[in-house]
Amino acid sequence: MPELAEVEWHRKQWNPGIGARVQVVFLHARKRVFRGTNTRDLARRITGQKLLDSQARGKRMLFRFTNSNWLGIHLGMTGSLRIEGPEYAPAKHDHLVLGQSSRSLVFRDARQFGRVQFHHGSSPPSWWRADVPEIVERDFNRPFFERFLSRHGKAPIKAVLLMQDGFSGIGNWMADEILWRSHILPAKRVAKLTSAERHSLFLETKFVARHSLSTLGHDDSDLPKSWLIHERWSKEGVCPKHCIPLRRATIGGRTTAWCPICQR
DNA sequence: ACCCCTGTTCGGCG
DNA sequence: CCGCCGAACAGGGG
Repeated sequence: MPELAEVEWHRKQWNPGIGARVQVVFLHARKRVFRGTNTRDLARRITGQKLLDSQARGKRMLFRFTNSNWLGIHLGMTGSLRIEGPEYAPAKHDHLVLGQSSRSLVFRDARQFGRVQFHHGSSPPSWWRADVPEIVERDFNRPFFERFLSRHGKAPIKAVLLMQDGFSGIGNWMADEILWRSHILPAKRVAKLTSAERHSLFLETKFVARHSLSTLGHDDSDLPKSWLIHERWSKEGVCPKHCIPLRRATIGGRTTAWCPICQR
């Protein structure tokens, strides 16, 4: 599920727990989502602490607790955050449950491409890097964008849009949406893009990110009917503009859909 | 049964 | 050394 705006939606699911104490921590310590994380430390230190606030950066989230405790969460492919009632008994894929007196904060992830990290310290963890600009912020600007593209001239543009170091929070469907709106073939090598194409790509990247953040709920149903996303999964998917079948291929390691008329 | 998958990392190779 | 690409991770759903 999770790209930029969906991540933001999931982050807010835990908001009801802000200001409340975590009374008990359930986790499946040997699960892959905890790779590299000291789960004993996590459970011991988070227990008894209040959730203070949270933030999202690209596809990552950071939850802050009292007494200098931090929880990082990445949703991977199938992760989700939700609220259950107090004393909720974790189901099979509920790898982390923070039990509060009035509710439980649940992290579920069937495929476990997601990740939970823990940090204890007065300042934010080192893995919470701040050096990649958010797409919707001022510092994601033309110079940054051009510099990043120039470093990946040989890669297909689709693959570059998926690189989190440059396009923070962009995932598979957003990349296809951006390329469709920009009239650029996904397989086109970055060095071959014209300056007009790069200009368009920059504007559409901002547009898709902004518009998604302002409208998106937990799935794509709130996005405009005219967007490509509603067509890209079904075999019969057509270009919203030309009503002709979409082309499909694996580019940058991901299934990619595009319109042969819009994009050439 | 078989094939697909909104993500990231790692090893191989050019 | 740089950077691209496919495989691997793990499980559910069509």
